[in-house]
Amino acid sequence: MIQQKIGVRIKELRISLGLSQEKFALKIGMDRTYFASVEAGKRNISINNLEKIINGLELSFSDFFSGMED
Amino acid sequence: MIQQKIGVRIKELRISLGLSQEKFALKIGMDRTYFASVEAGKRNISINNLEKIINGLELSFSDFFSGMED
DNA sequence: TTGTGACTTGTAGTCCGTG
DNA sequence: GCACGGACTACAAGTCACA
Repeated sequence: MIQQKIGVRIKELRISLGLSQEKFALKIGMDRTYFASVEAGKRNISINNLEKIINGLELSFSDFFSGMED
Repeated sequence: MIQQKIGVRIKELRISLGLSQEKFALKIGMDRTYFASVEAGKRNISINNLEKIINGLELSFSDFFSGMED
């Protein structure tokens, strides 16, 4: 399931930035509990919200997905 | 807006496969009119539906986004 | 063959908490 | 700092008639 792989990828990148879920969610203007469920792979996120996250991780879509484990 | 860039990218790839919107939508099990609106960049598509489309285009997420114009 | 407006239903997404 | 839940509201999913 793609949403789970995305969650894993987001988590590893957020941690590498040294930010908590809460701080990161705040930074990108997203609800803390919703962001947590995305990271847990439980949400079928929309592309606009995924863009918010990827921007917050300071990556391009291409880089985000090219580094994703399959 | 990311959804518009995605629509453009999908359209160019679908055409390169030589398929109509209808045939492609049928192939991936998606409603034709819904697919048309995604191609037109009018829908904030979810990651699971985008996955269906990208699979139908026979590409990886990475390749899909690496070829996207910005 | 494709574009679009209108509509209903399911779930994305928000906000309040808890251990 | 994180996982989880309840109760909401907003919006994506999915379908149709018609151009």
